[in-house]
Amino acid sequence: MQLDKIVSYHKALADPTRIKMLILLADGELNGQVLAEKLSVTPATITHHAAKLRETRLINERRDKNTIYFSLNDYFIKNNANATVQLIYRSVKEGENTMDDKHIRVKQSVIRNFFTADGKLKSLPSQLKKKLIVLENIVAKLEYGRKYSEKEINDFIKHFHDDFATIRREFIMHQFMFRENEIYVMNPQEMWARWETLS
Amino acid sequence: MQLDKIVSYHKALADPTRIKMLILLADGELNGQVLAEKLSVTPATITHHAAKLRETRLINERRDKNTIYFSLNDYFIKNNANATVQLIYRSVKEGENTMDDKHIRVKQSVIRNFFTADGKLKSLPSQLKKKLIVLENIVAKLEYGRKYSEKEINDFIKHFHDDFATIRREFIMHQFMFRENEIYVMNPQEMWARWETLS
DNA sequence: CATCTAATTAGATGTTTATTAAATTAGATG
DNA sequence: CATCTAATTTAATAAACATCTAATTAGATG
Repeated sequence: MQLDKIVSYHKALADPTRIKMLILLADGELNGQVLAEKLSVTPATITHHAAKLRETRLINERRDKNTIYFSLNDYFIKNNANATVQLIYRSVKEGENTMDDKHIRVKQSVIRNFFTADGKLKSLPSQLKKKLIVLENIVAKLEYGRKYSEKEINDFIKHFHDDFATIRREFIMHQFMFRENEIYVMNPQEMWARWETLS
Repeated sequence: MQLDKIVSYHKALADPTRIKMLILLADGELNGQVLAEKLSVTPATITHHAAKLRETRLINERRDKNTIYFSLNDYFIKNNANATVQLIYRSVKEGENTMDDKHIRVKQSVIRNFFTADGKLKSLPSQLKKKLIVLENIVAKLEYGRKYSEKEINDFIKHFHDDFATIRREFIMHQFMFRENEIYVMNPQEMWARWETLS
C-alpha cells in the first residue's frame, strides 16, 4: 500500500541524526567510522540509522575491503517528497489501487524467480515483459542523475551477472539508460518505476 | 535552527493517521468529530494529531460556534519538502547561518512587542521595517494560493485588529497580496518569508 | 443558569525508537 | 591461522509517542 511507503519515508527523515548523516554525505561518500566520529555517536548507532536510510533507499552502499562507504541516493531524496503531495491531493481511486497492487505482485514474483536470495541474477528472462522487470530492478540500484563511465557500468552489472555486455546493451536498447560518448546516464523517466520497485 | 524545523515537519508526516487526516482534508474542511468517525479513532486522538499538524502549520483551523473546522494549509504541504532537499544539498555555511539566526531573533522580538499573548495586534508599527515584519506575520496565516473575497479578508484581519481597512491597504501597498476585481490572493513570493516565520 | 455539544486535557498503558556497551561476524593481511 | 579492522548484532535502558477512557473546559442556546 502506498501510504506505508510515504510514512516510512517521512519516518526516515524524522530524526536529526539521520538528517545530519545525509548532509554529511552530500559532500561525498563516507564510511561508518568517520560518520560516527563526525556525529559524536558510536558506530553501532550509525549502523542503526544506515539501516533505516537503506530501507527507504535514501542511501547507497559500496564495499571496499573491510570498509563500507555510504553515499546519497539522489533520486529518492529529490523525488519522494512529491509523492507525499500527490498522495494527499490526488487521492487514489479504489480501482486504480487494486490494479496497482496486482501489478506490484507480478513484479515481485518475477524478481523472486530470477534473482537469488543474495541479489544475483540467475538468468535473463527471454520473455520480454519479464526481462523488462528484471532490467528495471537492476537499473533502479544505480544512482539517479549520476554519470557513469563504461567501466563503472560494467563493474556495477557484474555484481548481478557475469555477462555484463549483454545486459549493458539491453539497458540501452530498452532505454533504461542513455549513452553519450562513453558516458552512461539513467533515463530520468525511470523515476516512477523506481518508486514502485521499492520493496 | 533550520534542522529542527525539517525534522519536525517529517515527524508530523511520519504517522499514518495524520497522513489520512490530510488526505481527508484535501476534499474540504472537516471538524474533529467527523474526522474521528471516518478514521475510527476517538476525538481525543484527533485533538492530539491536530496539535502536531498545527505546530508545523500543515493545517488551518476555523471556529464556527462550538465546532472547529480543519483545513489544509496548502502552502506548507507543497513547499516544505523542498526545504529538506535544500538543507541536505546546499549545506548552510556558518556565516550565513548566524546571520539568519540574528535576522530571526529580530523578527521574533518585533512580534513579541507588537502582538498580545493571544495573537492580537496591539498597534501597527510606524517604522517601516517593523511594519513589514508585522504585516508578514499576519499574512502568513492566510492560506497560500486561495482566493479571498474582500469580505473574507476583512473578517480575517479583524481577528488581529479592528482597523481592517488600513491593514488591507498596507497588504496591497507592500505587495503581500494582489487584488484583481474584488478578489485577493497572497503574493506567491511570500513563501520563503512564511517559512521563516514558523515559530 | 441549566443544559447541550464539540473540543481539550490529564492520566494511564503499550509500543516504538535512539542510543550504548559488549559480544560477534566478515573480510583482509601478515 | 592469528590478528587486525570495520561493521553488525544483541541486550538493555530511557525517552518519545499513539491511543484510550474519564474528567474538564468553552461556547452556544433554550
